[in-house]
Formats: sequence, structure tokens, C-alpha cells
Amino acid sequence: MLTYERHDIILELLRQKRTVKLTDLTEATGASESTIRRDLIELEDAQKLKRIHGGASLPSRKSDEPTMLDKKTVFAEEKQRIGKLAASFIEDGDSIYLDAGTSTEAMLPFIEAKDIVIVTNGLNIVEPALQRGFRTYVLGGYVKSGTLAFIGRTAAESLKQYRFDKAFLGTNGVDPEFGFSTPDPEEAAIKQLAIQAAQQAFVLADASKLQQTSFSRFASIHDAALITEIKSETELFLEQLSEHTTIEGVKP
Amino acid sequence: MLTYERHDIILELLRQKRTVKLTDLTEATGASESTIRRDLIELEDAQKLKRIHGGASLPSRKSDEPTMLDKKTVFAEEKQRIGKLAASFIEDGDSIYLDAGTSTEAMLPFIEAKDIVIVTNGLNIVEPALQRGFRTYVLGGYVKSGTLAFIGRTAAESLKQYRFDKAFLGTNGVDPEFGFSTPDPEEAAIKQLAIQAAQQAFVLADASKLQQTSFSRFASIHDAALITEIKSETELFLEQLSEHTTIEGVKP
DNA sequence: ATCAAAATCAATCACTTTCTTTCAAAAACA
DNA sequence: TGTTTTTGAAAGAAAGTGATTGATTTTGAT
Repeated sequence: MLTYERHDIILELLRQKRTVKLTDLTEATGASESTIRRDLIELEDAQKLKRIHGGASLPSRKSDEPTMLDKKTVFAEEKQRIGKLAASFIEDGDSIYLDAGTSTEAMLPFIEAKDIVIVTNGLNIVEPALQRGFRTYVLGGYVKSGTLAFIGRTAAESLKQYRFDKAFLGTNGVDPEFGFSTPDPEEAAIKQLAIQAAQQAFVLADASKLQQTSFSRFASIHDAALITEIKSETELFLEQLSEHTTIEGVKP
Repeated sequence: MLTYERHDIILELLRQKRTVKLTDLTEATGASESTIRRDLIELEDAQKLKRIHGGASLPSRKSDEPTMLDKKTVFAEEKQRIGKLAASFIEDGDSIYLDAGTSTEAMLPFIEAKDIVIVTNGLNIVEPALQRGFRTYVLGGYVKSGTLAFIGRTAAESLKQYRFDKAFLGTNGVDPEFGFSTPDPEEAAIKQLAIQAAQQAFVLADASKLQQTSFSRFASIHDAALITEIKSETELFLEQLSEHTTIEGVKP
């Protein structure tokens, strides 16, 4: 087997799994440990991966230390661009639903429309919304500690009292066939009801959510418009997706 | 398992739950306590989390807003004493209602009862309640920007779904004839309903609220027990009042 | 408040796994 | 064939792991 074939196998496995064990690589390639180790050293020199005890992982973007911090800020900037785009769809006098989550929270600073009414199931939405002077209503119900979202029967009942011009939702997965999905079935149920109560529905998704599926589906692709960021690595996927729904994309 | 995978699991659990116990992590990862401890030390060095006795928590964000903090410290000690006394009435398995406001919020750190359910109409109550691991439900409805209280028709409707062992309420006025009162009629309405839905009702009042009346009455003196602090200047008033209702007082 | 019991922690040891270094055999190339 | 490159194996070094011990902190009861 040629050297570069092994390298390709290693990098491909790494892309799939984010971290790989040395034994995974020896099995996948049929080469000995020594050989794989030498491959890893070469690939690390080429900055294609980072060697860790027991295997390898994807390289950290910048100098080793502020990995997480960078990730957060980069992530935050993407969320803000998506939030700004989403906010631009809100018009004066609209009644809107804002799902719990950081994506929808990022919309608030960019909302310029006047006299709007906000309904939300997200604890994190309430304070920023009030601070900006919006009339704000919340669904009641059980508070899920992880996402600070109101879920359950009471939340669903509350939702039936409202009709929205627009609903904005977060998601954990976007897939052409499975549609939009999220890990918690209870949260999915609320999202579903919110979409039903809205004339227009928008799903906000950063690039990491594309081509993913999560446990509970809450809408099919054509039930809501997708608001996301167009990156080179997702461009093809989004193009295919655009046959099934509206896509509003910003470029970084 | 690779070290990095464990680290990811730890951080993910932490994001979900805000605080994690060591035993949670050993179960989730299958690693020993020693290993998890070492992981936590590494992650703390990397500022990814803060180690606490028994586990880990998210690193403290930014310092709290000075205005709110200042406001709290002024009345903090009296409120805490009252809160502690009020919390002592809560028993294992109770379902309790906590009114919006700082007085009731001050109870939370002192609640020792297990398996309680908390229902509240106060945004400020939710996060501290979740942080202490209580099952928490909120009323829905309109959010009043001043007090961060949920009020209005929806809140009232939500309230009808619950029955409480005990309800704890704030007040702006305590008067032998006019009873307990508060400036906002909408908030008064919610308080009234909460008292009706509870087997026992407690009103928390610091000394500044005694011998005061406010615009909207929500209960007469004998509808609820009063929890307050006995100071020399209010001693006489409280003695007179004790003919009409139960008074639970702490001394400074 | 004070004390004892329980839980949690830090430090250490023995053991396992993984890593580096080294060397010789196999493969590739001229 | 002779030379270079690649490969696999082996030995000692380094790192990671789990269990144990005694110290520290927290909890509960008096």
C-alpha cells in the first residue's frame, strides 16, 4: 500500500470521528503501529492533525491555548450574522414567536421593527426582550434545566392561545429527508405547535447543524424556511436543499 | 477511551446541567474517580470549568451587575433571615408556590426539603431554583418589566391547574384592616389566586412594609401567616396584629 | 456551637498502555 | 547488484489508569 493512501484513510477517519485511536488506524489500514505512528508524525508536521496520546485528533485552529475561546467567538459571530438576517424579516406590528436557545436570542439586538409582540418559551429570551422594550409573553410549564426552555402540557396549552405572523426556531439537525430535528421530544412538540400557529416559520441553523439528524423531528424541510450561513463546505448541500424549501443565507 | 473523548463528555454534560457530580461523570464515562479527578484538574487549568466539592460547575461568567448587587446588599441580611425562616416551613415532598420578588428568591438557598415542586410567576426565581435542582414550573403570560412577574389572563389560567401545600408571597403593605396589598392590581389578582390554591399561605415582609397600605389588596390579614422580623420599633404593631393572624418572627 | 460520621479529596503506588528509539528485514529503485 | 526507502519488531521510557491511604471538607445530630 502506498503511503499517501494510508494518509487519506487516516484523514478521512479523522473527519468522520474527530478523534481516532491508533488501533482503529492499524485495523483500517492493515499497517503496523510503527508505520501508523510515522504517518501521524508526518501529518502532524503538515498540520493536518494533532497527535494525542492513544491516537490523533483534528488540529486546533490557532495556537493550542485559546481553542475553546476562539471557537466560542467564531461561533458567536456566525450566530450574530444569522440572527441579524433573521431579525430583518420582522416587520412593524408583527406578533412573533421566539424559540428557546442562543440562535434566537441573537436576533434580539437586531430587531428594528416597532410595536411587535414577542411570545417565547425560552427563559433566556425574556430579559433581553424586555430590556429592548418589547411586549413579551411567555409560555408556562415545566422548565427544562439544560436549555431553560418551557415544555410540557402547560406550555402546549398556552401556545394554543396565540397566532403568530412569524415563528423563529432553533434546530439541532437539518436533513433533506428527515427534516428539522432536535434531541428532546418534548421540545420538538412545542416547536411543532409553534410552527402550526405561525403564518411563516423560520429555522435558524449554523453550519454545524447542516447534514445532521437528531432524535425528534419537528418539521419537514418544506414546512419552514431555513436561515443559515453559506460556507464553501456547505454550499453544495444547501443547493440541493433549496429544491425543497426557501433558504436565506448570509456569507461570512 | 481517549482522554479527549472523556473531556468532551464532561464538558457536554456540564453545558447541559451547569453542575455535575463526580459520580455522574464516572458513570457517563466508565472511568474511575481518580481519572475523572485528573481530567477535572486539567480542564480547570484550561479554564473550561470550575472544580467544586463533589464535582464541577461552569466557570463563573461575568461579575453580576453592580446595580442589582448593590440593591440586594442593602436589604440582604434582613431578607436572608426572613427567607431562611420561611424556607424552614417547607417539608419533603411539598408542592409550593413562590411569588415573584426578592423576598421569595431569598428563600431558595435555605430550602433543605427534598423532592419538592416549585411553581412560580417570577422570572427571578427560575434560575436559582433550577440551579438547586428543584422541579420548577412557571406560569405563563405577560411579563411585567419592572418586577419580572408573569401576570394577566394566561397566568391566571395557568394557576388554576395547580394546588399547593404552601404558597409564599411578597407584599408591599401590611395593615390590620386593609390586609396585604401591592401596587399593581394584576399582580394582586395572581397573588389572590395563588393563596386560594394553597392549603397554607405565607406572606413575607420586611419591617419597611409593616403599617403600610398599597393600592390593591390581595388578602385580608387572617388569610395568610406573616413572616417578618421583629424589631423594637415594630414590636407593638406586631403584637396587635397577632390577634388576627399567625406571625412567625425572627429577631435580628 | 461542638463533635462524630460520612463524603470527598490529594497523594502515592503498582500496573497497563502507549510512545520513542533503535535496528534489521523487506520493498522499491536505479 | 548495490543503494535508498519503507516497514515491522523489540526494549526501555513516558504517560495514563485504578486502587489505596490518610487528610480535608461537609453533613447531621446533639
